[in-house]
Amino acid sequence: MTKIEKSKKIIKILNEKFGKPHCALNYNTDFELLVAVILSAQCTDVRVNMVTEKMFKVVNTPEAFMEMPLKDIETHIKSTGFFRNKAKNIKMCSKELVEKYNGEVPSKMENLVALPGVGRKTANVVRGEIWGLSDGITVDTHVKRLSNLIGFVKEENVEKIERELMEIVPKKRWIDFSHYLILQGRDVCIARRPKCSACEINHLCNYGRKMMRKSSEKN
DNA sequence: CTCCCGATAT
DNA sequence: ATATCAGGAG
Repeated sequence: MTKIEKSKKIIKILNEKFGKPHCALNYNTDFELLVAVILSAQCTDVRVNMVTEKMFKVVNTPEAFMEMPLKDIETHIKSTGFFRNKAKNIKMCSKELVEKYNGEVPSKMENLVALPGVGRKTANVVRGEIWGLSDGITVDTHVKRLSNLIGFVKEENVEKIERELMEIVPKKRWIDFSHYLILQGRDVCIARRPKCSACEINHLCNYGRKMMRKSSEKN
């Protein structure tokens, strides 16, 4: 079976399991989503939602964030980790949005990744979630891990992984594909201990097949 | 490549 | 104690 066929089968199975996926980060505006995704670096979505729920009641516009003392932003977001970098990035990012984009979140990839604290992963999430756009595939820690375990790639560099996946996954499914691997990664294929025996796609996964053979040999 | 970094599960 | 969490910048 080719990797392309395999990706289609996996998408079909996970589509039946998860349905039409949506972003797990809570937000009410484009700008709130951008801030939430910046905060989600090396942090669970659950934690980000706890922080943003309180913070967005106080500040939720680029105009407000650019005027807010750095210390106050830090206090709000401290529990998400990397809080000094993130606070600085959110403040500078807000300033650029106001000065260059009339306070709006730009939709062009090149404009998004030029913003402080915004890389390809964040840009892909925002573009896919808000406008349904996909120049690329969101490669976060889960997509990276599962793509290697399944056997789509043998690679640690996220930009190389993204380019290779773009050759394997049908373009119309790029957005859903990332959501599905992320959901499966949180729920079943957990980094610490993947639950291969409970995995719906273990027969399509190199690591899963290996684990299932091992467990059947013991019986 | 290193640094940033708190909360949680194991 | 240690690995991990929707990464990005220098």
